[in-house]
Parts: sequence; C-alpha cells; structure tokens
Amino acid sequence: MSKIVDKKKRRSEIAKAAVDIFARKGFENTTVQEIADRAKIAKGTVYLYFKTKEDILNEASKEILCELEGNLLHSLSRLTDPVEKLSALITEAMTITPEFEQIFIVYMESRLFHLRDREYGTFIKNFEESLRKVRRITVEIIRQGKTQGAFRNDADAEALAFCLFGAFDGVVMQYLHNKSGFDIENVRNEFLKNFFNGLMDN
Amino acid sequence: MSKIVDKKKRRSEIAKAAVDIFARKGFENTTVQEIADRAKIAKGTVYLYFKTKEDILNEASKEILCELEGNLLHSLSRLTDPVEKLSALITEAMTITPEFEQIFIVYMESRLFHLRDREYGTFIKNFEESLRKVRRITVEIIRQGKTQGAFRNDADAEALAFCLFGAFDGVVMQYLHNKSGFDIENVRNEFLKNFFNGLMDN
Amino acid sequence: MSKIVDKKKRRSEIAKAAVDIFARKGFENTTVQEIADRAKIAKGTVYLYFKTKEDILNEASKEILCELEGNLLHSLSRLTDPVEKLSALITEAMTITPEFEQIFIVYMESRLFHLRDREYGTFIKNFEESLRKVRRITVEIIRQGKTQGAFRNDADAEALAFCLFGAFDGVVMQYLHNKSGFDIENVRNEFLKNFFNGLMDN
Amino acid sequence: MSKIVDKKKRRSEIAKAAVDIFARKGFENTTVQEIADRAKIAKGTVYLYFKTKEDILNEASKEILCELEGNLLHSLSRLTDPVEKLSALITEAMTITPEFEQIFIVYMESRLFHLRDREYGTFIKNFEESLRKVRRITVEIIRQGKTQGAFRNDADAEALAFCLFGAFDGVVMQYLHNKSGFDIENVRNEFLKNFFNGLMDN
DNA sequence: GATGAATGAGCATTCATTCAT
DNA sequence: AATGAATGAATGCTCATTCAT
Repeated sequence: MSKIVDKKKRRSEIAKAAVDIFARKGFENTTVQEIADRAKIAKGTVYLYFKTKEDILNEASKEILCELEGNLLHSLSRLTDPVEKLSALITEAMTITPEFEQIFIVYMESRLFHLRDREYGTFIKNFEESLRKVRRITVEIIRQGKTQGAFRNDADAEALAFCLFGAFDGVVMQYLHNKSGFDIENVRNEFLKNFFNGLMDN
Repeated sequence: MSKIVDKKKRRSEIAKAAVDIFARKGFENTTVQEIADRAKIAKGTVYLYFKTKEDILNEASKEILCELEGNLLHSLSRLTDPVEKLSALITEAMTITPEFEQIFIVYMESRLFHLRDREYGTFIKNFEESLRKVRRITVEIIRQGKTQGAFRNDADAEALAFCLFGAFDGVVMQYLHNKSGFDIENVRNEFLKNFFNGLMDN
Repeated sequence: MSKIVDKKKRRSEIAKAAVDIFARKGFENTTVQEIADRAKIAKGTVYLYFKTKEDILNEASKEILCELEGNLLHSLSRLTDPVEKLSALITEAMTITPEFEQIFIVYMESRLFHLRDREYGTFIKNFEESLRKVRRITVEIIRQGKTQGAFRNDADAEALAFCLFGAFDGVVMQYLHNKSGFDIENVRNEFLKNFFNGLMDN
Repeated sequence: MSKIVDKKKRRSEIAKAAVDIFARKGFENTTVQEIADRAKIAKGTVYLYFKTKEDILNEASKEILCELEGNLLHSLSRLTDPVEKLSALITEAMTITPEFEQIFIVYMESRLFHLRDREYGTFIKNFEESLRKVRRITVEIIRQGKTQGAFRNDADAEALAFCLFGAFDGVVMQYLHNKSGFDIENVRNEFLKNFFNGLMDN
C-alpha cells in the first residue's frame, strides 16, 4: 500500500509557499530550491506536483484569483441594495491586509506576464475568465441600480464596471508604493464618495 | 561639452532599444546581447554607458516617466479652467498609442520592481519623485476648482488625486488585457462623466 | 523452489521489457520508470529484482547472449559436415528478424560499455565467456575441416574464428545502418562464397 | 579591434578534447565541464563554439570520419594493382594505434546513436555519405580486379565491399575486446589470406 | 512482496560582466 | 572608444535509489 497524499492539498501548499517568495523576489528571481525550502520538501518533490516553475505560478495565480473572487462575492452575499452592494465591493477591494499585499504583488506580476505573452494557454484563460466573472456581477449591480432609479440612467454599466476594476488595481498598487503617505481608509472613503457623487458641486 | 552630450544621447539610444525588448520579454528575460543588437552596438559597449543591466532599466524608467510627465503637463499647458484641466489630464492619461503601450508595460514592470525591493536607491527615488510631482499638480487643480466653487467643498484633494492616478494605471492595464472587449474612448468618456458627476441619480 | 523460479521469471520479464526500451533509446536515456511501466510493475518493484539499473542491462545482456548462443548452437545441432556447419553458422548469424534487430542494438551497446569500462566485474566476464564459447565451437569446426582435408591446411583456426565473429557483428551493424541499400540475403551469399572460395580467380 | 580567434581551429580543439573523454566514458557520461577542463577553457566557452553537447559529438564524428577516410585513401594513393590496393585497404583498416582506438570507440558510439535515432539530420547524412564514399572506392577496386581477370568474375562487388567494411568494424571491435588474446597482425594476415583465397582447400 | 512518494546529487545551458586587443 | 571572446556562477529540471506504508 502506498502512502496516501492529497495531491491537491500538496499542490496548494507548494503554491502558497511560492507566493511568499514570488511576492518578495519576483517570479524570475525565485529559485525552485527556495520554494522547496519554504515548503519544507526537497526540490525534486516540487516536480512531482508541478511540471515547471511556471506551472507553479499558474497554480498560485489560480488560487489567488479564487481567493480574491471569493472575498468579493462573500462581501456581497447578504446585501440586496445596489448602492450597498457597490459600496461593499469597493470597500472589500480596497481593504489591504498583509496577506493580501503579498497576493496582490503576485497577481500583478501574473497580469504583466500575460500582457507580454498573450498565447499563454489555460493560464491566461482562467485569469480572464475570473476577472470577467466578477465584472459581470458588478455590471448586474449597476444595471439593477439603474432600474431601481438609484443610479443615473445614462451610465454605461459595462464601461463603468471596467473602470471600477481597473481603478481597484491601480489604487491598491499606488497605495502599496506609498503606504506612509496615505491612509487607505481615507482614500477609500474619498473614492466611494466621488464614485457615487462625482466631483462637481451641485 | 560635446562628449557629454554624446554620452547622454548614447545612453538614451540604448535605453530606448532596451524598452523595445523589455516590453516584449520583460526585464529578466531580456539579455544584454539583445539590447546591444537592437541598439546596433557591441555588447561590451553597453557597459561603457551603463554599470549594470538594472542600470539600463533605471534609465529607461526615467525616460519613460519624463515622457509621460511631459505629455501630461503639455496637455495642461494652455488651459486655465480646472474642469477643463482635469478633463484634459484624464483624457491624456487614457489615450493609448502603440508606443505608449510599450512604455506602459515597462513602466508597470518598474513599479513592480520597486514594490518588491524598497531599498532600490536612486531609481525608486526618481520614480516616486516624478509621480509625486504630477500628483501635486493635480492636487493644485482640484484645490483651484474647490476655491472657484466648481468642485464640491468636501473633496479631499490629496486623496482624490491619489485615486485618480491609481485609476489611470489600473484602467490602462485592464484595457491592455482586454483590448478587443472594450473601446477605450467609450471607457474614457464614462470615466470622465462618472468622475465629475458620480453614479447617483440626482 | 517455486519462489526462486518466480524470481527468475520476474527478472527475465523486467529484462525483456528493458531490452525493448534500451533498443529504442539507449541505456542512458532509458529511465527505470519506463522499464517499470513497460513491465507493468511499480518502479520500486524493479529494485526488488535488480540492485541497480546497470544490473538490468547485465541481465538483459546475459539473456540476449544466451539467446544468440542458443540460436547458433541450434543451427549446428543436427549437422556433421564442417562446411555445412560453417555455412549454417554464417547463415544463422546473418539472419535478421525484427526481434533480433532490437537485441542486436542492445548487444552492441553492451559491448561498447565493456570497451570503456574494463573493470566491470561479472558482467563483462559472462559476456566474454559466452563469446569465447561460441568461438571455440567454431574453432573446432574449422579444425575438423582441416583434419578432413576440406579446409586449407595453413588456416589459423583461432584467428579465422575471431575474424568470422567480428565480421558477423560488423556486417549486421552495417546492414542495419543501410537496410534500404542492401538485400541481406544477397550479402550473406556473397559472404559465404567469398569466405569459402576467396576473391582470387583460380 | 577584437581578439582574433580561429573559430574552426577552436571547434576542432574542443572536439578533440571531447573525443578523449567520450572514448573513456561515453557520450552520456561525459560532462561538458570535463570537456572544457580537458580543452583548458571555461565551460561557458564551449557554448561559444557549439550549440549543444550533441553538437560536439557531431563535430567529433565528422572529424573522426575525415581522418579515417583520409587514412584509407592515403594508403591507396600510390598503388595501381587491385590486389595490392585491397591488401593495403585491409591492412590500413586493421592497423590499430592507441589514437585510433580512442577514435574507434567514439565512432562506434556515433553509429549506435544513429541506429537508434534515424532522424538525426545533417549528422547522420555526413556519416552515411562518408561511409558510402569509401565503399564506392572499394567497389571500384573490386571491379577493376574483375576486369583485369584477377578476381573471380561472379563476385558481387557491391555486396563484397559492404561485407568488407562491416568486417573491419567488427573485427576491430572484437580485437579491442580481446587484445590480450590475439595478435592483431596475425589476425589481419589470416583475414587477408582468407579474403583472397578462401577457406576451401583447392 | 509491492508500491510510489520523496529525495538530492548531478548536469546542460544561459548570461551578466570583464578585459585584452 | 569599441569590440566580442572568455568566464563561471547560477538554476531549472531529471532520475536512480530509498523507504515508509
């Protein structure tokens, strides 16, 4: 009888270890040895669970996206009012925990990766898929708000959702660059206020 | 004097060549040989103008920032009205030319670079400096708008400028990922509209 | 007793599986995993029957030599006339079946192996032993022919047997390299004719 | 001005160093480091002259074949009589110097290599070409001998040349396996005698 | 006995950097 | 100043072998 190992769990463990290092050193500057050390296994063992180092990044990305997606969806789960929903979404996306910080950096590197190599098969497909999914949900919320008369009627839900998600990434990145200079809660509040009410004085 | 100019020009040529390749393959996957080939000089010659490969990225980043900064400032130069100025800024930041695309990817990689290695001396300082500079100008515009009564009085100019610049990067990145799915002009218009008027129906 | 038989049988099965792969990929490029897969057992199981991968090659070589030897001896078994015997030997040695082809390649690799590493204990000893044995039989045939007056009296039986066996290998190798260019039956007939009658016109 | 290095000469030097090691340890068991050490250059330098390790084997094979071919042709150069020519050819092919021994082992490994991987492009083509060339010369000699009435008229020149070259390899291999047991000169003489006069007593 | 997960030594290859010319 | 040959450290990946189950 052979040892029973939960392949999925192991993959996930290794991917998690990898995220730790990727976040600190970047994909290219991380050695498989370092990942193995972090996961407390031998280097060769990594290759029982992953075909290549890039494969590890893929898995890590997938898990990261799942988690980010899960968090966002969770924050919406018990809400019904479109305004509240959008607020929750924005609040969730701009809440930065130390763990999230790590994940975010790897997420950004993954995106850059794709930006360069557009052929990257399944990986990028999952990625795009996931992003689209969350965006679609946002589109729905905006539409719902328009229907209910809460949101202005000329809002292009698609384009706006697109902007929103872009803004999440950009603002978070900006913030990570400049932590000391800004208070994220303040930024988030300002973002919320402006997103809903605009800059113009009425 | 002429020698110094030549040296600067040469550095710039090499940096430009590097941007071409960095954009396509990323910093780590670009070899000095490739950069030299592109610049039509010998590999060894690169080292007469740059101390290390990273040094080339630094120079490239600096030039990129100068250009982006220049573009933004130029778009503001002959305007006086705060609303028009902000509109111009947003429009400029969300105009995507093929050349800009390339630059943007390297810019993003540079940012990621800094996010990881916070000690990175002069490089990161120049970088932050430049970003801060443009942000300060934006802050001024918003303040001016508040003073003139065009913008709502409770707007936190600093935080809002911060959001704005984050949003630029994020939206552009999003767009580059998803070119086929979206029309950047439409997105930009929606962004403008929402930024000034907000989502709520008044 | 049955355990021992089983063990032998299993060793043989594994060795046979190994020959399949060795012939196609060479010893160094064959993995133990491939051999195990082919033999439909687990990788670890291989090591219950063989101490090392080289050990598998040894066993395979031994079996191959046994088979080759057996074939040669069998072809002689019911003959008495030296000329007929030698003819049969040559014919047998130059008959190429698909299975033989595979075996031959591994046999050649084994020989090369020995050529390089002369210390290789038992393995090489078995090998040499086997070759010597068949050569001795050939020597006997030639001597018998000389005694009977069929073969020329100045023939050096030892040297000639030596040549003969060398020629077998070389011709077969040549042929495998150049299958499409030659008809092995024709080559074999010419070999026989020349071996017995020489090239000179009498 | 850059250093002037004779690329061809350097390649050849490296290939020669490689033959030394290949002969002793075989292609797979030879490391590029060992080759570099032997050639007294750095490991990386090897890759300025060869694309891969296999490329080194190719070059080595090519050089070996050139040398073997050159030797054979040289031994024929000033002879005119077919019998003398064939004798010289056989004598040359069965003369074993220490240097030749090394070369021969690598030559054999190369052949085995091809036997397994028939697609191996240019390499195998050069190889076959070279072998064919020498064989064609031999065919000519035999035909000439037939025309002059020296050789029996029913000799199939093609098939016989084929056998001859196979026999060379095989006998040499046999001999290298069994140096202590045989005197190569004696074997060669016996081979010559039997090749020309046959085994039968007339 | 049988399994296959785990190991880690080992190797081909790449590439930033140096330096003799 | 310019070159490009030389270097060798660094790293992804493989695979024979071991051993807990």
